[in-house]
Amino acid sequence: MATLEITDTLLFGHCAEEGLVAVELDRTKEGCNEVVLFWRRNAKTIRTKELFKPFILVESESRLDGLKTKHEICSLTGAGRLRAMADFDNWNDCLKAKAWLAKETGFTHGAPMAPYLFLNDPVHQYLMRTGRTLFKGMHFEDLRRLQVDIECIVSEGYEFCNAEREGDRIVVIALSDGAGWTEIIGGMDEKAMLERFVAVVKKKDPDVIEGHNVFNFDLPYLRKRARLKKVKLNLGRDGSLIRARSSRFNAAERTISYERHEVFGRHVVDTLFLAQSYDVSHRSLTGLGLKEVAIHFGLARKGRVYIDGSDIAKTYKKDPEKLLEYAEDDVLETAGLSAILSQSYFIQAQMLPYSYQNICVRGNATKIDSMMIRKYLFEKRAIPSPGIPREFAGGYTDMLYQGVAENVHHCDVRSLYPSLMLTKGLGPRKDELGIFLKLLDSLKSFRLDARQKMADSVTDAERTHYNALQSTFKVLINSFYGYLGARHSRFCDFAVAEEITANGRKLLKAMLRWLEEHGAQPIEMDTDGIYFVPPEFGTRKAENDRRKGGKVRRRLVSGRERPAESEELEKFREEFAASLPEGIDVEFDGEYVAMFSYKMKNYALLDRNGEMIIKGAALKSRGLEPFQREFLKEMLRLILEKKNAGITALRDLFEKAIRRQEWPIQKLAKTETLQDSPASYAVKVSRKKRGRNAAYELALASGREYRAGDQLTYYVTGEKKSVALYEAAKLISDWNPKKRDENIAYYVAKLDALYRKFNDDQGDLFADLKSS
DNA sequence: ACCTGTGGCTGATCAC
DNA sequence: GTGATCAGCCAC
Repeated sequence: MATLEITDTLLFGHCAEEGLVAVELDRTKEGCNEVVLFWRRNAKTIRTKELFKPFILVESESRLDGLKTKHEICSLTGAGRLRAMADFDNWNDCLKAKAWLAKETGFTHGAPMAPYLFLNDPVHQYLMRTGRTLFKGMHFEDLRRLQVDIECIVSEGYEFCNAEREGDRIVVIALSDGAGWTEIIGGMDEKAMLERFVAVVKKKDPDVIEGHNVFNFDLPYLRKRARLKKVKLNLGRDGSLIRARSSRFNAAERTISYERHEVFGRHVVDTLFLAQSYDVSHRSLTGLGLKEVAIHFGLARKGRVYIDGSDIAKTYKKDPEKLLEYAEDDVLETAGLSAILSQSYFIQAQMLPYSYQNICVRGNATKIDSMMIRKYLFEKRAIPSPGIPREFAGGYTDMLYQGVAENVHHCDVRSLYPSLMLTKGLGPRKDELGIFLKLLDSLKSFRLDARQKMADSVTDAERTHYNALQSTFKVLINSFYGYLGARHSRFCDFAVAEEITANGRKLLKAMLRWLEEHGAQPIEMDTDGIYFVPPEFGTRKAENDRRKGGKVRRRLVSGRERPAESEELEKFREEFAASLPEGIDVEFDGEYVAMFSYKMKNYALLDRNGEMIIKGAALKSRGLEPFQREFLKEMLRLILEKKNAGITALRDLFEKAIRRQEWPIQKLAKTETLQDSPASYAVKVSRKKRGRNAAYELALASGREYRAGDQLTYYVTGEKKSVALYEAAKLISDWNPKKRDENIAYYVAKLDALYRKFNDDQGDLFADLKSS
């Protein structure tokens, strides 16, 4: 199987040397003037050392006048704000200079308008300047991976694990290598288990340590128990201890506080983060727990579906063997999950000047930034500052018809923003080398190539490889527009970002007009795609309409398709495609038996196989209780299948279940993610910066440490249907099935409100055209 | 210390 | 009660 063509230095860096698996700053040396490089050679890991020259970019050579720390300065050409680069002998000197600059200029190094640029990560600096990247010439299988999963028991009478508590302990440490090997450490003294764990890590010598929620659970727990049992977790390739520090991970609107763990010479990857990132683009996961994600990817093994802390203790007491099996299932699922989700990051690591661990937690705009800066520094060119951020208009969204329509087609513009950028030459004006669009163009060609190779693939392994390649490129390609509008991108350009969206809006409106003028009825559109009912082909009325070229108001609920239609439909599509500008490709990527258009960005589709697709926060948000989601789903199906009469019966069925308390509480419970830490919530509430919220109040009252990104599941108690949630909410873990106390009136009222939202007094479901 | 963007819908709280 | 505001989630 072919690996990447690495001749494109813009994408892969200017050094083609193969087999690098890790880079670390050597902190044992005085001043830290060397890096340690780990290489894969003939299936062995070897290490080399190199001198390391860190740098800081500044406005001008005179900016460092007065700095006592030894440095060499050279100028960079071009109009960018940072026109000089200072080299230092070692990392400590570089840190001193950074501190001096912060004091002198009054800007911390992260500030966008700071008159200097210091890259905080020595490995990033090293890779940036040398043009090296990790994993070149390697296959994913060449990477040595080790999955970890631990099981703990909770002391009697407690709900949650607490590594500091005497009665709590680790009972299983499950390990696997993703290639069939496993070792399940259990059935022995905890200290012996921890020692065995360290020994296995040394023996297997992995490049990557993986696990689901390892950062916030397994690794902190292991560290605490190791400290208690006086075992050294010296997992580093130089024998150093695993280290931790607080950090944050972002995936779209989600921010997760976590304990970042570092192991010298290795990478630590949390599949929970990979799942979070996956969910941002796919929105298809029911939850983010290992089991739920494993089920989604068809990896779930026999094991349990769910056990909480006290169940583990019980299982352990009754049947310790069972727990070993559970743990093995978990670690194997983690291995499978990682094999699916981390391929793309492996490929990115071959391109970008970041450690693999960082590739897995960094955002896409930052990654594009690193490619831009790498090339500019290589060409000894000045680097611009981001400039003052401003808002700009985005995509065009509208809904022209509310209600049920039949025979709905979808079209969308293939890669709308990237296409506009390339065809109209819309790149950042600060980019004097013009590499932004070149990068985009290269990525596009690489992707087309990978897609072709995927289509030509003979084996599954080949197909998987090329699919990973093409999807990686796709993700990066789609980030280029976002990069332009991102406040922290060195080459951001809000005016150009605005021009791109303005062109997009214009194009979508032109498409809309064409569809209307040719007898189609547009229903809903968003940024780059339109749902519409095609014209009724073959009828005299449609012919007339088309000849007149005028607007047609037609019945959306039409008769069956005629066989002769396909030819006309084909012609219609060709003419539509031909009406678009050069370089803009329209794709007809969906035909549906019925569509229920509810509100902008909110609709349901029914395809020929009876499959339903639901979109929109109003129809499928995780913020809704499961029973509401279920009711919506079943109601939407009735609506799409024109069985509206059944909705009232459905409502009654649900109401009965609530009143008779037939469901497990999970169905009524709501899961919320804390975006903030409970402490900072409390501060905001006390300063009246925000109102009270049930999830945070429960977090504060629980006595357990919660942090931003943690989820809580709660239900509502009480008698009256209107209650203050922040007072009436109760954690699901406190639910007692023998003494049910859910607020029946509240839940019935919720169901009723939902029912009425879609069924007005007349009982017709938005059957009229909303506007034209 | 970390960070791609805009647009839209909804429920909960709170001031009026 | 009503409107404003915010947080959370989602589409693209």
